[in-house]
Amino acid sequence: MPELPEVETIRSQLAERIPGRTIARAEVFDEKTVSPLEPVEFVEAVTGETILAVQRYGKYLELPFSSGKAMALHLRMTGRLHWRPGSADDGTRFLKLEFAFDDGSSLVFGDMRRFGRAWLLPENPAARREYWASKVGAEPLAETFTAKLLGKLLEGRRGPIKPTLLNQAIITGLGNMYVDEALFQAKIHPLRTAGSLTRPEITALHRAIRDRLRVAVAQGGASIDSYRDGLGERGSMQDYLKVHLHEGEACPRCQSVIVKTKVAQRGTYWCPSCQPEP
DNA sequence: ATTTTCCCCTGCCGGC
DNA sequence: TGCCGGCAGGGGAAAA
Repeated sequence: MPELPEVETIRSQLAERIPGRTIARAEVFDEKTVSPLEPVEFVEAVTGETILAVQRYGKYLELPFSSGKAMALHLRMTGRLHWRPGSADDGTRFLKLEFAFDDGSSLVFGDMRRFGRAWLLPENPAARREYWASKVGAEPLAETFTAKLLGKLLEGRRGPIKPTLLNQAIITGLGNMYVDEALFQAKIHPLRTAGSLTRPEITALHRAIRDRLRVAVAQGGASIDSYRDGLGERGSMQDYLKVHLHEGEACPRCQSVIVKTKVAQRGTYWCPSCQPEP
């Protein structure tokens, strides 16, 4: 499932390739992908636009156009966004959108489960900033994301730490997989009350979140399911996961058996020895 | 205000 | 072998 490292991998690959290109032709193959806009409205809005950059806000992508307009995309569970040097007709499954550039290359958006979306953003810069501010919280890889800030964000929160970390309005970009990995590395049980973490625990969690995300970006994301990068290739972070999907296996730190439970309706992997019950 | 539940969607997997 | 229920989890709306 695409989380911050997966979306960042796609962003950086696309950022090297599509800025400066103009959308000569756009096609919508599934109207749900651009809902509530009508496909014809969406196509009309993006056709002829030149892409300025590829930006990421949490798990969202923004493609600002030189006209001042901008498009946003979210892959949700199974979405894929691939750049192709030639025509898109190369067997991409579950094709939802196609953007054909004026130089013959193309950007295709595929999604097996129809959760992914593309939509248009406010043209006014202030309104657009306001829009993103309402969607996403602190960026965990930003320089401004310090242990002190993390402590402040968790302060007074009565919910368990895992769903708190999954709340995109607080910290943006973490999903089920990297929360499990970060909590394991920081030796914190997923059901600990968020506001109850001690100062050393907050420091450890801050370090763990950034470390796991950085390693995952360096590995090009985790292809545990349908994820592929911006060029259609697999990532390798799945080989470096320590607890996620490792139920019944030995903890790499203490050899205890990794367990899987349900926390906030999410499958949760943790080490009962390294991450003691609250 | 914050936290929890439900929903969407379809490939996959285990059980019978 | 084949059918089928349950699972997976992103975000957002709705409910608590």
